[in-house]
Amino acid sequence: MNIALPDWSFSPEQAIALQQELRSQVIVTDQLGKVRYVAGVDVGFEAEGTITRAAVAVLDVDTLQVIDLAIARRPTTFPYIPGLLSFREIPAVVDALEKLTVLPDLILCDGQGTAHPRRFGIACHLGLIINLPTIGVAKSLLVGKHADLADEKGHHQPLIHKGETIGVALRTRVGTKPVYISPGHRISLNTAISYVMRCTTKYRLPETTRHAHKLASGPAIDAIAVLPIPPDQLSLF
DNA sequence: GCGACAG
DNA sequence: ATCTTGTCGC
Repeated sequence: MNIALPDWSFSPEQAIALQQELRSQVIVTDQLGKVRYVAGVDVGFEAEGTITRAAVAVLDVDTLQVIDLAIARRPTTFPYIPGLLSFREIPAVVDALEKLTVLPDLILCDGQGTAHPRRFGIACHLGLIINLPTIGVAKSLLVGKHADLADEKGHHQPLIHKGETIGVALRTRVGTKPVYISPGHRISLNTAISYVMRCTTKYRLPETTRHAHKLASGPAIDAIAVLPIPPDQLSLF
């Protein structure tokens, strides 16, 4: 995967303008092939926020076993501004994706997809840049509201904003707060919910996200421990 | 003008 | 996000 990021020196005003310009390119219908590998991406910060650390974990969608991992660091250049998260995190995320040996067929992002004031959360932005299906999986609400949901795993309620369904509040585990799911790119809301449930076992967050989170926020390891040999490369050994 | 506000 | 002690529950 060879991604060429455009100049990334945006002012908040320019960032908002770019979101308005790119939002029409987001595809919220299923345009994905057979999904064999699903990835989770997450970002953490070091040195008082001056360094951004992105991590990606690629899992086999059937066994949920880790197939590949990657980490990337780069200086933080954009502040945290609600609604403009992608401008702060995407450069490091793309760096991490470039290091992967096994590319995913679908990516679960930490943050919103279309459940965003301008319908262009980080999952949408990343999906457009790398042209891969993405889903937004957020731990808290940015915009919109929803009815109370039953305390039963898998139950969900539509997330409404300005009369529009922008995602869902999904109970991935009994007794915990729901997670907020919305399409990022090249996937429908229903299919997104299905894949999030498929990647979720006994915890609130999907396994993909959990693995990525450990790498993004855990000890600052530089080398990754031995991994199982990817099926794609078995023949090479 | 006053709150709300992904990570 | 990050910092950071104790506490509740399986």
